[in-house]
Amino acid sequence: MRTRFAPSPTGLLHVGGLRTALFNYLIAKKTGGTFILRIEDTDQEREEDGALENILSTLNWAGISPDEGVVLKDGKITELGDYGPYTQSNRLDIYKKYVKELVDNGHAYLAFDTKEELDQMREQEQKAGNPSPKYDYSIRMRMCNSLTLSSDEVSERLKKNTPHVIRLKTPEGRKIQAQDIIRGKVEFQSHTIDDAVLLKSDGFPTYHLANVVDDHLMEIDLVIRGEEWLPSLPKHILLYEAFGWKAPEFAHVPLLMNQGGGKLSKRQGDVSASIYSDKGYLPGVMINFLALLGWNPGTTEEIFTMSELIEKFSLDRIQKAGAVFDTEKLDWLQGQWIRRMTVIEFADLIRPIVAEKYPDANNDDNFLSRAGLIQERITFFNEAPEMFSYIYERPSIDKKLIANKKQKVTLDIVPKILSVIIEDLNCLGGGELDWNLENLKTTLFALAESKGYKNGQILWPMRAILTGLPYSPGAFEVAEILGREETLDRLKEAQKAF
RNA sequence: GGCCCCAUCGUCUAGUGGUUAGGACGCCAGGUUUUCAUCCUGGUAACAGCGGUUCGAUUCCGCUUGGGGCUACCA
Repeated sequence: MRTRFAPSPTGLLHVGGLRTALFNYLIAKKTGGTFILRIEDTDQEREEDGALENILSTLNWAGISPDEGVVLKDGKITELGDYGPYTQSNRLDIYKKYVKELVDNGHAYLAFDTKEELDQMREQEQKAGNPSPKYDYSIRMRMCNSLTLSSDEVSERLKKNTPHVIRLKTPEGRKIQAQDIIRGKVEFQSHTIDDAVLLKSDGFPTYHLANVVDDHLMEIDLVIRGEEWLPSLPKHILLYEAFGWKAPEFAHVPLLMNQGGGKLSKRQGDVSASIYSDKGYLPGVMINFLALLGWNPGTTEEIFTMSELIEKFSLDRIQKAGAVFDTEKLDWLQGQWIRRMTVIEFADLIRPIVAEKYPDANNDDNFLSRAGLIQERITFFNEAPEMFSYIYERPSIDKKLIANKKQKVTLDIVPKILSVIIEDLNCLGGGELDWNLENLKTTLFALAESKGYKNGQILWPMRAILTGLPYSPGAFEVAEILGREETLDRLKEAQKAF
């Protein structure tokens, strides 16, 4: 199947847009087809600098690379494929040619009304009791267009370059039926549809025209787009009919919503997909999360890689109702993904981040085992440097931290505890017993038992002194990682402070 | 207002004409003989309402309510 994602470069790529792109991508890949990226830059006023770059780089980050259309190649924006150009502003002649065809065969007409005249008409209609005035079959006969003007008057105006638009001539009294893969049959009455502008006075097409012409010319089989397009579906159906073209299949996916309800919008949080890459979420996590918003595999499985999604995704398991974009589960997913990595993958990812703060990490031969200790403890990679702090830097002695009510550690017993710990640890690593996790455990548990301390009374202060952190891997792990000499040094140093 | 779409725990969702309405996130409690995290166990919590159809509806139909979208020479 040939599917497409067709964003407008009017801002940063929205998470909802990313999800739509994902669904299109998954279907293309599942069917061994082609995923196309087309740029719908037909609104010159709303276009924003950098938006196109953001769309492409975000898709690229997410692992959704277009097979055709506007693509990123060696960091440069270029076009690929035989159906180009894929940027609508470069297709203006095409739209003009096709819209002329519509005018010639009577499915469209020229309209010369000014903005003021349109406003005036709407106002008058409302006063007259028409609650929803639109440029429709009854009103168009009172307006200034090629249906009401004589052909001489029309050519006169054209000669004078009078600004005008081209409108679709919506047929009267028609029932317009369409099939939506997600919603089934949807039906509209033609009298509720106004004569949509197809070509604007600046010569640019509107979405309605450009979208239909391009989907046809680019041989798109299936259009997956947001539900906000459902109300304009009849216009598109009418256009396909007017051209005599076979319409593609449609799937209008439910919208992503704000926590408080309403279409997900900027005002209420982070809706730009690139914010999530900036925050350190893994691209796979974002994809996994977005796929599960409005779709489920029918099993209780929840962790999916892109290739698993390609295998399992199907349109018939997409929800009809909108889904609240609630990122609590996103954090959980990130944790799950981190825990499912191999230690090597994990270490490779965090090493550069840790090294930014602690350059020693770059030549740390034990980095892998050290990374392993925090793999289950972090959700975001930017938490890593702090968790490595005690390894590359000796922490200062923090008596407030060392004293711990719950562990029954009071400052007055710390010196005694320290001296017995040091005494016993001295016997490790030098002689027959190696300095390793197992022996550290045996020794320290035996110590607690023989001297009548609770485990926590030995281990809490030891860990607090060694790391200077409220939370960290356990005392044994830390002592093993630091090594005999460093561990004993730190403990002796602490002794002096008491 | 008009047109269109939708409706199961707080959130994401499974589900069937007869189920103790299932799972996940979150939250709470307990456990994993030191903290934190992980992990494990348990708990909390839902079929919007009203009418039909039916022996029986959360499920099918209708209405109401509620939510959402669209209603531009924006997409």
